[in-house]
Amino acid sequence: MSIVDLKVSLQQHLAKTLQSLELPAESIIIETSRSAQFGDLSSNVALVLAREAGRPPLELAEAIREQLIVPEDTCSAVTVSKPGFINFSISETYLRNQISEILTKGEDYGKSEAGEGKRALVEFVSANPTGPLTVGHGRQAVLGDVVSNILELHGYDVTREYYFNDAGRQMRLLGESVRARYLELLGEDASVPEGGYEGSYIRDIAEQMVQLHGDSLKQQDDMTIFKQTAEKVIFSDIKATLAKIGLEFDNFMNEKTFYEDGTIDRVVEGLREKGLAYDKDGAVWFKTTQFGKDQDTVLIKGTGEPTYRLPDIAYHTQKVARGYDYIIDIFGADHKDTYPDVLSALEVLGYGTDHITVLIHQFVSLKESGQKVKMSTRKATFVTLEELIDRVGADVVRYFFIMRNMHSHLNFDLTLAIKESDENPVYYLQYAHARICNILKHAEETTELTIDGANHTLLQEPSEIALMKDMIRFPELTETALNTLEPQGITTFLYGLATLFHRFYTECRVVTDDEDISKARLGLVTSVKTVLANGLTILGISRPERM
RNA sequence: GCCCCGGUAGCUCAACCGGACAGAGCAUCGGCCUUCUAAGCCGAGGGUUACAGGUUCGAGUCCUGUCCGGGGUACCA
Repeated sequence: MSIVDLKVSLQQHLAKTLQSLELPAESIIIETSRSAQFGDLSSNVALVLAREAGRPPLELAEAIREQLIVPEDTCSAVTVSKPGFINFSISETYLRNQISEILTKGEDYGKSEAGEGKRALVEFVSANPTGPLTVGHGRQAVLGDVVSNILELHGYDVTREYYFNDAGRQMRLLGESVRARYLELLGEDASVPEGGYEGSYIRDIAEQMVQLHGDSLKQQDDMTIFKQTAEKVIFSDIKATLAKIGLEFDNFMNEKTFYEDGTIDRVVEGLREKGLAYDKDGAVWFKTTQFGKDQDTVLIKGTGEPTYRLPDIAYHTQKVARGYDYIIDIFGADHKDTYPDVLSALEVLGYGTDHITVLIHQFVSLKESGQKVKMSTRKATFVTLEELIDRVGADVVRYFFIMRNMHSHLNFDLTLAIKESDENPVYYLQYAHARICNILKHAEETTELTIDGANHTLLQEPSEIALMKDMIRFPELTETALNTLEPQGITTFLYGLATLFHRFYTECRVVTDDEDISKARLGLVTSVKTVLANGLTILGISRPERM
């Protein structure tokens, strides 16, 4: 029985007791105790129900405790404390069984079948191919990948999807910028257009084109070749960067598809039929005021060119039509105001949106030596993700981005990140894993000991008990991660587990002359290694066997 | 102006549907390597959780207002 099941079981026992006391048994909360003096698990039911019961919380808690029957193989003691908490102590039998359970399950420990047979789509990064990925994109890349890992852990069949737009104004500007550099290289008088792209990579692309085509494109006024070459080069660069942090997309969806297959037209027609799209001032508008917005929104500009919102809607109708059980969109804070329009349109057009979850993360603000830098792809004032990975390594980058809450702004000081990469917390986790591997190696090389038939009752030291009590929380954390889609809890947990391991390591020697204790500790240490490894796998961070 | 997210130790961040004394790392100071890895361990100092009210047994967490930072409010993406 995992800790999750144990809590459910305690809830049920509490519910029975409450019923016998003629009290409502809904919403009973069992939480992990903050401090050992309050047992391992605790419930606040008595505090919550005191008013209704017309009795002081402490007295009610005591009454509940007297009536409560808990299975002895899981709970060794039930106590009542201060304001009226009911505290449960986990039995040693239960802890011991958990070690065996972890060892048996191995890499399956922490998994569930919540998403078995279900398909999920996670859309993220989705940066247009106008320049290299920046540190800002890195946050979303890592977040999306870890969210996908969490879904996979619970049995979902996950598709990682990258959506890009190569038909709009930005891509046209990109083409023009490349053409300008191309002409420049040929000694012509040309300059990057207003609002165009100024990064040095544009010149690199232009150089490639000179090598490939010579001056044969000099008279070329059609931007297509410049645009297409730029897109190709930049995309291969983007994919290479993503590969460096261990991220591979299953699908790249192109906006163009939705023009070609008529989805765009169908969306506009559909909205017109519902009376939610209309013509004004030469443009086509979406009546977003119907959904509580201050203003209506333009779908197709006077120039005949759609705004990005229209293909976005079209893309999402197609996403829903593909029949996924769970759709997750990950956007930066700049989309906060636009995705509700997409969802409104979907509903109007008869597509369900209940299975769509939108995760919005705040931006990364970049600092260099304490100075704030405004990131802009166009102005080329950005630090590329690739540069960062090359400087500090993929594991540090991944950890750096997921140890923070996605709703908080992330202050990223590049100078500091490079300087501090040597003491990055990720090494602390990996070091715990490597240390365990080393112990196991040592045991294998110098003894005949195995973990078979180990007697885990011998694990009595406080640092051993603390370690066991902490590691068994893992399944609960992976479950929470699935519900919240926030990877951070796993990061925090792993850090705490590593701390308890390091403490254990300094206090207890694993391989000693006492074979029984050695076997028991080898079992303990192996189970800790399993939990650390499983957690790091979710985060996409490597699990070094030596450091 | 209006809408959304945030404000926690000097710095970067935690804190499980509201719970018990707000925790780590870095930085500062002091200890610990003849024994499986010192990328480690132990200890000290450091806080009116931006501010003011409110809700209740209990608020960093929920509500209202103010201040500060970021984002949105484009026929830009």
